[in-house]
Amino acid sequence: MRLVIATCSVDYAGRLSAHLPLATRVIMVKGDGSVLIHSDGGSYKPLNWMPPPCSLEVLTPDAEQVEAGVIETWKVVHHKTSDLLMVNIHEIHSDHSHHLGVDPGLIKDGVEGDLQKLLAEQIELLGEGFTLVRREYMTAIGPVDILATDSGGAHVAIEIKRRGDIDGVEQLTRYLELLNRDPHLAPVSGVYAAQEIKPQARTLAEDRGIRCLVLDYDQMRGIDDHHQRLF
Amino acid sequence: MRLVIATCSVDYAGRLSAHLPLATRVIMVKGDGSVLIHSDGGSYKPLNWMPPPCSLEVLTPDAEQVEAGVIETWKVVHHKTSDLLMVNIHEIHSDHSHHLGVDPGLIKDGVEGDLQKLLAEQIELLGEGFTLVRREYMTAIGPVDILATDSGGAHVAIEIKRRGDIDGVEQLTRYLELLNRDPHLAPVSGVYAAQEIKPQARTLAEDRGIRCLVLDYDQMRGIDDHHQRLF
DNA sequence: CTATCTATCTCGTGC
DNA sequence: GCACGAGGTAGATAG
Repeated sequence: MRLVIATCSVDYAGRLSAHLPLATRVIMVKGDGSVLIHSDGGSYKPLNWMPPPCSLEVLTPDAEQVEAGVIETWKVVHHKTSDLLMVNIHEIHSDHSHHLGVDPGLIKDGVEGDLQKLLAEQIELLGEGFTLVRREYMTAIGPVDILATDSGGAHVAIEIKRRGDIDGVEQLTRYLELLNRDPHLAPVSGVYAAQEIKPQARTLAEDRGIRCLVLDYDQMRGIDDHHQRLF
Repeated sequence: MRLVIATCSVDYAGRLSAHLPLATRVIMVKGDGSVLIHSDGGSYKPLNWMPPPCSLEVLTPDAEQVEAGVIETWKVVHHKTSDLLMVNIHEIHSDHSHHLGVDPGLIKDGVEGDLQKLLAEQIELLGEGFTLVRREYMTAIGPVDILATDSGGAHVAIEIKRRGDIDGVEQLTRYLELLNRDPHLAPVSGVYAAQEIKPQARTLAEDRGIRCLVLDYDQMRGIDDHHQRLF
């Protein structure tokens, strides 16, 4: 890992062309050769970058470039796509290298899969008498998150999202259409379950006779040691 | 902009929970308070991060944390969502700050809009006798990129993409269906124009009687000073 | 391997 | 302000 603070201009040519005018930025060169160029703002996306696998070559500037103030040019070429990143360096303010070692990686908790697992285990959250048929119930157009039966034995298809947007309602609608054509299953009703349901999505869902259910992930998970550790 | 090389563990609690075990990483603290935690691999996405607006507070570790080897804890809180990032620092290997100034920002070239503009100007690329009717021809389900007429005066709807994927064919098919219901326009044929057309998309398009046209952006733009500067 | 889907997506644009 | 769509999307997972 090499970190360089440099005044530079940058050109990228690949799936599109892009140019960064001369300014002072951070250049991060990772162990695998990948390069990120960050400014002092924005979110995590760099201004410009090159993903691995790629290689970096330092070029000596020609007379014209020297005239323009370039002291060296970094040519970064992607091995597969031949995308090209050219970093024209005018001044290096700082340059440090460090050995970091392999990272053990991120452990995530609370994504859609976790919600689905918990709701399958706690299917009674839907109401008394509900029974799980199965998770990931396969159909011709893809898997329904959860298929269950209500207290009367009628089938219920459940679509789960972390954030209940309008597209999830459309997805569930397509599943319901298909499932209701199956005489073994029909009639199948729908439940849209999410940690947060957008008003638009709720309106559309209820207009189509789909029940909305807001899930409390923390409550479903119970008291969480991991979360407590943070405070 | 502050760059720290540190051995640390990280916890994030917000839209999900995430944990990074103890390891040596780069911590980038930007001028707006945002924090990125990078390892020496992967692409441009950090392992963990906090976007602006947020603020960083340095906490003194309690006895238990000191026992575990923590020398300080950085608590980063997002101002709007209250998302929380806790960085437990065990050892700082390097710590440098630099003033970067405001970045002039990225100039892009070669996106779909540029392609559309060029093809409208060079409508003869479709064949002899083609005439532009208009760009962004509005329909009830959205704008058709380009509407033109062929040498016989029949209408042609053109969908433009940088990368010709299957969804673009679907989009054009919907437009064609709609346009062909309009007696003033029918019959309307379709052209799928892109810098690169995936075999699957080509097969589907041609099966539906949609002509495929591969565009050479560089040639359409003519000799390009900007591009030449790169080599 | 490819296809598909999620994402602490980010980022623009139009309303 | 929020909804919508594209992205040099990246990253994970299933077939």
